[in-house]
Amino acid sequence: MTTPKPGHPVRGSTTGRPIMALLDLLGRRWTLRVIWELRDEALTFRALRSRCDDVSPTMLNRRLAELRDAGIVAAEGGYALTGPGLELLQAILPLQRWADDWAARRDRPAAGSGRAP
Amino acid sequence: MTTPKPGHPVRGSTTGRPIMALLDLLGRRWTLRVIWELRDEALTFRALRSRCDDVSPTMLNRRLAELRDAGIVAAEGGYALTGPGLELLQAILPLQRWADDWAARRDRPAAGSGRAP
DNA sequence: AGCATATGCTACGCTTTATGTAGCACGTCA
DNA sequence: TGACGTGCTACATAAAGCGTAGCATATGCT
Repeated sequence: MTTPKPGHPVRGSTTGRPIMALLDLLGRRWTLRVIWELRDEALTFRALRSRCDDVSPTMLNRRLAELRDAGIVAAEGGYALTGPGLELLQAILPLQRWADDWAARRDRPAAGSGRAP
Repeated sequence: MTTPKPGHPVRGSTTGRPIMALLDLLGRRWTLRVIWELRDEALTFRALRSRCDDVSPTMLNRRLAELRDAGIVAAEGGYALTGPGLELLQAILPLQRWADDWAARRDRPAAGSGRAP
């Protein structure tokens, strides 16, 4: 499969709008996870694989190729986020907070954040 | 397929950590896109479908079920983001800016943000 | 009433994507 | 030499996604 690129049609959008290319890229399995696992250190292929619950090397390699292609990840003595990759990470980090709130909300529901009936 | 939930094992992680459930949920095709398309107005099923480049109704319905299940989307006279859904959107909105920078970077590469050769 | 149109949604057959296991070629260090 | 770790690929199987068709209900019009 091809790596989504801004300025080109992608799966689900022919406009070439950059955001569509990005949503296509991030909406692939393991992509978000890989970025997440690289959040605070470079990892070798196998270390990364084990952090990602032993994803098949086929997939990991494909995702890494896409992420390198997009300039999000670099492979210089292990895999690490690039400058732009770190910027992208900034948008992903708050998800942890949201997820924790999500879990709390499920434990004691209907507590303010839900919609009124 | 089942909707990922915090506190339960999900695809690619058995720990039940909320962030893993969220990354599983968002890493499915069309999920990010649906949230994105609902960013500033409620849409009917068919309107949403047409915004998503005529995604198959099978998929849209499945994703909507997952998003409703997760409390991100509500279906009251069309589909719309809930309170938590809007909070989640806040993490996704900056992606547009990132994507635009991405596109600009590709137009004139090696301009500071790339890695040095 | 009769008819057109719009809605949300499901069935079903086919294609694309992901998974799991095995293993290769290379490098390092004893 | 041989035991290990590395990044990566092949290939068969399973899962997810896709496209088209169409149903049941609701609303509005004449």
